[in-house]
Amino acid sequence: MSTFNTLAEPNRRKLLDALVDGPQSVSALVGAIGMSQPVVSKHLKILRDAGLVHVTPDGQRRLYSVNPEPLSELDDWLAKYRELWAGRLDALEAHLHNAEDHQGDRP
Amino acid sequence: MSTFNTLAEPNRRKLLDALVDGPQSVSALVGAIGMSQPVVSKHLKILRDAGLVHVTPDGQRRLYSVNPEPLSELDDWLAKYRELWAGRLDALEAHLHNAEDHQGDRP
DNA sequence: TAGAAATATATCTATATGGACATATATCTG
DNA sequence: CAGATATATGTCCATATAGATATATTTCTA
Repeated sequence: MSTFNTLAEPNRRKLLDALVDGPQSVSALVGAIGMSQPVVSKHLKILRDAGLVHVTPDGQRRLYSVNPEPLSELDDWLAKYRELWAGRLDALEAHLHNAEDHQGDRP
Repeated sequence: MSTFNTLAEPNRRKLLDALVDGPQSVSALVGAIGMSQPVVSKHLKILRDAGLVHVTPDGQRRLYSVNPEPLSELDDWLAKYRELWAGRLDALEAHLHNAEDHQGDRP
């Protein structure tokens, strides 16, 4: 799973985080992240190749958005280990319910 | 989160996978993974430093086991993105229920 | 059509890291 | 205590990659 490799870079995770609330142009991302435009474009290419983002041309801009598919696969990978910290599937669901009011609680 | 960095290496994920069903000695892991002992020990050290495994001395052996705490944090990180592919929290719970009979179904 | 604006790409360098190999350390057994 | 066994560590090399810088490409606008 190259998803891990791609997400290993902190700035790429920042880029994803900046996209979680909706599509953004490259220059918006440059402003949000505080890196040079070429570096941002380079990271965006890597995110693209990993299928983690999706591009929509909009005139001379490119609107990037999160493509959640690889993240879903990451979630599936995690499934193997969930019972190790949640004990039971039920406990996980309880945890998810608590996540509705976003508190940093650990069972 | 250095967890991503640590898990970016495929052989380290193999090591974790080999530990999911219970503790294993280094030599058992060497046999399971098919890498040289020094390389396995090196990867185990990285997994240890990332807090992903735990060691219990057992005579001249070391028994390694998964420490799920960082994986739980990874799960929390994923939470931000879940609704992007699950749409609703309820949909996620349904997915988890389906995971009880381990099928590779995607909604 | 000639810039200007937005984005992508190419090149270079420094650094991080995986694996091979040699060796050190610790523990067990005769 | 002397080997044998299990594991860890150190060194070296090849490779991957992040960022800086320069430049190319595309699209908009006067």
